[in-house]
Amino acid sequence: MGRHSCCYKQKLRKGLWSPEEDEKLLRHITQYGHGCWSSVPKQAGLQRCGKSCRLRWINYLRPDLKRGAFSQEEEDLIIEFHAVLGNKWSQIAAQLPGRTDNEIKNLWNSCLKKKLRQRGIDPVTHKPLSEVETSDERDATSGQTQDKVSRASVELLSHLNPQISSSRTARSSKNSNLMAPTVSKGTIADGFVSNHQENSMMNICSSDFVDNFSPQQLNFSSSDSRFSNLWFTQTGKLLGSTLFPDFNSNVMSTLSPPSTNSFISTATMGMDFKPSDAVPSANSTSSASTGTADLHHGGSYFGNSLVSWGLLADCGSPDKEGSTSIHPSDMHQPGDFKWAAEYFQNPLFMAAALQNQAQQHVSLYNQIKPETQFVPDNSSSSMWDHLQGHEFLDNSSDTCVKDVQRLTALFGHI
DNA sequence: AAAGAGCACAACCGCGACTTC
DNA sequence: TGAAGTCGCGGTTGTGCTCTT
Repeated sequence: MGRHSCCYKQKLRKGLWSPEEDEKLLRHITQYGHGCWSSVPKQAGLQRCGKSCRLRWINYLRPDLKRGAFSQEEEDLIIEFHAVLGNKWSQIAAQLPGRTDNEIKNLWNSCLKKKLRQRGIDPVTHKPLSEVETSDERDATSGQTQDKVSRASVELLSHLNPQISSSRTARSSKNSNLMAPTVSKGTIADGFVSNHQENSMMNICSSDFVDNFSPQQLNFSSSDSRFSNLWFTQTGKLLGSTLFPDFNSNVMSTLSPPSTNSFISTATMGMDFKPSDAVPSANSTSSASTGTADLHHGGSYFGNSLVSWGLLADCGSPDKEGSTSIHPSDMHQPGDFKWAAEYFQNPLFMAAALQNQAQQHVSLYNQIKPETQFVPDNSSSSMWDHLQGHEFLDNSSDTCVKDVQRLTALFGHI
């Protein structure tokens, strides 16, 4: 394997792209989509390898790319995400619409690392430099201090969502829809969710609520797009829905007090931050201290990691760009799920991604692939609109059962 | 004014994972 | 089942601009 075979071929241009090449590539992809990257240069009349074309498109030509300098809020977010994800640039980039992994990586290496050091923070561990130096002395023999925290964090996150365990694995989602339902198969719960934690989830879900949901009843599978957005515990209890943020925020927030020992329930409570509570407007990002929740997990992985739920919630401001809806029944093909899967691969941030960024991506998706517009299905739009409305789920736990039954009916309807 | 150091950014490289045949 | 092809990630290098001496 290794190096792409096309790279060995002669007569392929390398180096900077000319405006003519850019135009050719842009025109080709706008018209036909990229399809198989290795065939793009030939079809577009370019003397480049497919990899080069792909990179140029992703890092420079994509129409949704933001231009210009990073804002202070973006920089803060990158630092916070880096503390959790480490050098997983593509995952960090997925949380910052319009920014590429390459761009973020360059910013980090050229600027943010320095800024952190100036603030007395080690850019690798995100701990105070003095503390790191001390631990380095202790750990001098192993040489394993580097990236320990971030790797541990990723490992923890990988338990939450198997897609994060390997970005390679996550990429396989292009043919397998969202992987969330694998939770029910024990992937997340295995060895991670303690009885206490699962009890917390049981608290989250009232007994009636749980009783009304079993995997058998729902008969969901990862190949069934209608149910691929529901999150379940190992025993089939419903944790939430990535397609219905209101379902998460309303159901979850009303049923469980925060559990200081349960990462999942803490994270879930994070969803309880509503944009309207945390920030004054959709576009003005709150300060990093607004609505922060210390994701402390037994004094280990997240001891030093502050994730600003206020910021995340801000990203999740609903209806920021109108009322475009994605109808689940419109998402027939695995490819249709690709963008969404990449967005929702991180359960910590999926709520934020859902409420706002997904809508941006619908717009983008429609720009790029106008032939496959997401158009609300008229036949069920009233149900869908109703679902989107806050009246669909009220804040009473007693009505959750009814809400779930209505949700079930809706799925059946769809 | 010129040289070179520093910097930011774009692009390339090597690799692992996955898919296809 | 394994080789070949493909994709995409993270690390590294190249290039051009700006600043400093």
